Amino acid sequence: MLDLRMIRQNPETVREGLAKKGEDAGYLDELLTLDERRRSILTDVEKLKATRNQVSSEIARLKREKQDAQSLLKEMGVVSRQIKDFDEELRTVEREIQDQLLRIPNLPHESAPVGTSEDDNVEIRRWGEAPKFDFEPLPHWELGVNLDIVDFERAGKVTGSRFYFLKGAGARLERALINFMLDLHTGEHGYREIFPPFMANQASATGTGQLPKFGEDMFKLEGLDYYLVPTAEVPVTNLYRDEILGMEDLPIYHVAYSACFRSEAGSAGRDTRGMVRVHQFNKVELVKFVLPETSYDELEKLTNNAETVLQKLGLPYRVSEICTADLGFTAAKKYDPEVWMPSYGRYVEISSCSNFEDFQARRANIRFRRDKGSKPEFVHTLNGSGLAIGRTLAAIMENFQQEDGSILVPEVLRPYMGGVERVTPGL
RNA sequence: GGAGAGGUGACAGAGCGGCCGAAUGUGGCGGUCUCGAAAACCGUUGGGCGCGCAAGCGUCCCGUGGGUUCAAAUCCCACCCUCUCCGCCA
Repeated sequence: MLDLRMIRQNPETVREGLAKKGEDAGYLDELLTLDERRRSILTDVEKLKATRNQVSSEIARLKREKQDAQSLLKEMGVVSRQIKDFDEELRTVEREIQDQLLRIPNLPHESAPVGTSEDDNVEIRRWGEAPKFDFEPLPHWELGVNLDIVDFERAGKVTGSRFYFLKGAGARLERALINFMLDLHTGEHGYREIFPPFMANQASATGTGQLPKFGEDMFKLEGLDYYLVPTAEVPVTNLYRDEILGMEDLPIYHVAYSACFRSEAGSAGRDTRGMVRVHQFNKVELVKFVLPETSYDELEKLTNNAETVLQKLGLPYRVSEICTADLGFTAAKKYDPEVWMPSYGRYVEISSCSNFEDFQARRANIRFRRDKGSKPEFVHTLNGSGLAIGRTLAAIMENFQQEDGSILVPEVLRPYMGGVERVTPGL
């Protein structure tokens, strides 16, 4: 959420920022009109309330002294009705303002490359070499089925499309990846592990920006105020909703494993095969709460933390700096580490590292206090996948496949696999 | 799911419909005392919004949202959460 006072003071800056995101900011005029209306009502009604408070204590005094207060009572009846009318209008106006504010995207950071579509994202670095195969490599959905470690067909029967079972060594690899990543981020990168609820309520989903605009992307439980989390970002960021943190608390680094549930509304027909785009996947997520002045350094570090996972696994990747048009609703700045996926013949997003500045903090009301006695300020929040497990597994299968259809297990995972070096049929 | 109790400031804990943004205690901060510390004593100690260059003024906030009233932490309604007992259960 943007600061209404900031919008009021710099409407042009806001307009320009939104334009860079490809957002038609025509609604700003209406918003500013509502804002003026609100402040005008506020002035009037508060004046009336001041009168009411004053006269009410006068009435109290008269009653105490057993004197007649009839005329004042009558007078206040009128004032009271006026207040009620104003308050009602005020409520309506404020609801409308809030509604609009919650639908305005974050402004891009000045360093984000300006662009009009994802084609304008900028590759800023590349690591590792795409493997050269002297045989015909298979896509992971064929490799997995051949080895009997992934089962899409039965998942279709048991649940539906865009789900899969992992079996045997496939299931174990998934678990190994989760543990490896959690151990790496807690052990070497200084994150504290969180195991969050996999459902969150409406206030939380609003805090991180999924609601009100993107409710269609989430699964909602029927008759309950619960959403299946689309990412651990939701529960973990909302850990500190409506709290004021102390300087000694910051920065906070959390790493959380969660299953992620996405309806993938509107993506029918895309990536229909394989494990790349599914309704449920596992992810290890990094979340940071930091001082505003440090958040861009923190973003670089966060991105590096995600890249370290890929490097340790030996997976070739590149990092894209996301352009203004592709930043999405909440981010001011974003880097996407993308893994090489042989079956796609291109790099595929496997993480997404964002600085939201105070956009989420303002929605979720997460603040900190610099010194005793100073005003609370909003923290900056960041997050990034570290990494998406399902896509990592797919990338491992494809990049490390052997001519005989087996898959080499990256060395760092072997301790988590009971020493297994290669996935072969029957494991 | 059934029965009951309760949600007040950083915490603990009072609070007759008007004198309550709220007693008191603890903690925090500043000070006195002390070589220093402890103790004791004194003072101080929330957030949002609006107006204002500022000092400041006003207003709202006692789980949340409505309502009654000239006036609500205090009365009414709905919802949420916590605790105890019973039932069920991984």
